[in-house]
Amino acid sequence: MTQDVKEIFAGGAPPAPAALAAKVRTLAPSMTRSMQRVAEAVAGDPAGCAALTVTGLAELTGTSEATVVRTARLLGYPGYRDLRLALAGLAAQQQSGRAPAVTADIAVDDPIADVVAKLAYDEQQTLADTAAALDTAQLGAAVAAIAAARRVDIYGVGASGLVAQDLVQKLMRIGVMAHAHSDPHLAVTGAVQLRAKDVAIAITHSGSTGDVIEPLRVAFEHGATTVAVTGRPSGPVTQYADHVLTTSAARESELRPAAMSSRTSQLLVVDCLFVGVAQRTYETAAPALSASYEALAHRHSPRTGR
Amino acid sequence: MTQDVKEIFAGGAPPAPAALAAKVRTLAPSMTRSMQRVAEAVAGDPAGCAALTVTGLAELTGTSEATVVRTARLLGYPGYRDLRLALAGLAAQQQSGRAPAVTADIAVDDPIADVVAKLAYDEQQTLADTAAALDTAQLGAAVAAIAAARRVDIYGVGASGLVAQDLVQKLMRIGVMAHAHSDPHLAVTGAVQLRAKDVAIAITHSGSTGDVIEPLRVAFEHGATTVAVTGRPSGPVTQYADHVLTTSAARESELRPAAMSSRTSQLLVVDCLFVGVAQRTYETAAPALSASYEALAHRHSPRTGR
DNA sequence: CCCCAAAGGAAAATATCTTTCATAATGTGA
DNA sequence: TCACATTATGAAAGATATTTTCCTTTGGGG
Repeated sequence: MTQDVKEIFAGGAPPAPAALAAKVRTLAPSMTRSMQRVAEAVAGDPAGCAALTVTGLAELTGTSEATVVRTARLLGYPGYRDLRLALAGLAAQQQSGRAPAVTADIAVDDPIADVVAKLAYDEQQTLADTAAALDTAQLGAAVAAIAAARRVDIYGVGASGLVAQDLVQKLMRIGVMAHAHSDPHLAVTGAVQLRAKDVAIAITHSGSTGDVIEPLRVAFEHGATTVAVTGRPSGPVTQYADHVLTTSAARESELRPAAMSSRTSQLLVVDCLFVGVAQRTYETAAPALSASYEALAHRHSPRTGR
Repeated sequence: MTQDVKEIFAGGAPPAPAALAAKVRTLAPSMTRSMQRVAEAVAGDPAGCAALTVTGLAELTGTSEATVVRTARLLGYPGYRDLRLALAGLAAQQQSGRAPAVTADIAVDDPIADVVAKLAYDEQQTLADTAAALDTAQLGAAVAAIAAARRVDIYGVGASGLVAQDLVQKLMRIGVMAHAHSDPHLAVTGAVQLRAKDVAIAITHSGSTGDVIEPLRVAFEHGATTVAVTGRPSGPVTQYADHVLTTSAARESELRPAAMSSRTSQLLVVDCLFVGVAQRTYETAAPALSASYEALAHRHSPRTGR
């Protein structure tokens, strides 16, 4: 027990219990081929892998012990031994629990009802993965920075641009000066004016969208606190990010574009940021919140009561 | 290998999964004092012991490694390693049995980790509700109309405006001429030009947003097929809607504004529309889809392969 | 009081995990 | 296209953990 406590406090990142499949999905893109093979085996058959030794798993996946250990590390465990323990736990859980739901891909001839069910399931999965993989320390730091900020600039293009706007809408409502930029030139122009105590947030699934990285770099170099919301924690964008918030994306396919689950994931992160900031600035945020709450309630349901 | 052989000769008993506590009680009488201490520790705190190494457990119980191994054997495992694995499984089971407890409302002083869990849970709930309540007949009709449309106009303001834009981004990608309007005047101007075979979609959670209803009315009166995506299927907006798609919203509160879950719900509906249309227009949509899929894949992960 | 047998532990032997380092594969820029 | 830089990978050395061996201790009978 003592060890547990010490480890948690010392390591900072406690190893995941059942959020393993989530981590695999989240981190798979940033893995090398060999490591992906290992991760796949592990996610596919936790019980089977738990019975294997490093050497066994290495042979099974056609890799080396070193690669297995590297994969375990990437998944957040100190080494293979601990991954194996988590695997045993996972196996026990899913044996006692229910069978994993069907996760078939969406086909061209799926009836519409199936499409609804599959999309809903996928997005739920994405949410669970994101929540499990989100680093609350980083999130807390980002929240603190935003709450104390004089001004917040947010960069995002394409689908991420909409997420950026969503965050702006929310922050504005609680009195935080936030601006969304989708035009890279204007974004850089704005970034130049940022200083310490200002915050810049880049939202990019790929982590390598130049139009978004550039303004973040400028903001970073001007001393602003920078935050990256990305699905690739090892991507270029994190180079200029003080705090990295990792979004996860379920596997994608032709009829299920990446934009879909990455958007869901990004929105959850953004919501967390918002609620976090609202908590921190509750004194000032509360009036604004209830005001819009009241306004909406009054406008939308004048007679149905609640 | 040596282990296997011995195991087989020893009795062939497969290691116990969760019936560990029972085994301890059963076998305790036939144990020596030191072994009882070990068994006790193991049964008392599976999670804690799973984190310990043989040496650790030996020290904790004031015994030696050899005794720990002997105890493990007596409990039916080939060695301590396997006992430890079973322990990890047991711990995971116990933990998963514990209540989720995330159904509570978000409080001002909730730690950030709780916020994440609660938000994720809520949004998952919203998705499930929406999927369950969605009328697939209406959805199918809306999809058919969009797939056959010459042009699609989408109205939404505030948070719903972002959802409208999201749908536009997606539809554009598969070659559907879609436009989002957040300016009510321009929306009406555009609506005037719509005729039969065109589609107008209004997105409003409240179902009573005048700025969105007005253009939908105009479109309706000009003979366009009209769709309403709303959380109030009895609200004013449905008056002018040929097809109504109902979104659901989980309960809201001060720190959890309605915009959050309604947005999640709306996005799911919008995703379903998109996938439905993509299916129907697969011949023309497929090239566009794979093109953007490829483009993204190439641009974002030049080396991670598949 | 001495001897025996069971219990328990120290340390050697073995298996397992981790790290290091050299090599191969891959992308990059001229 | 080729040389170069970078990264990924596996073989083997090194470190830990587990198991076994064997010896010491303890607690009763003769």
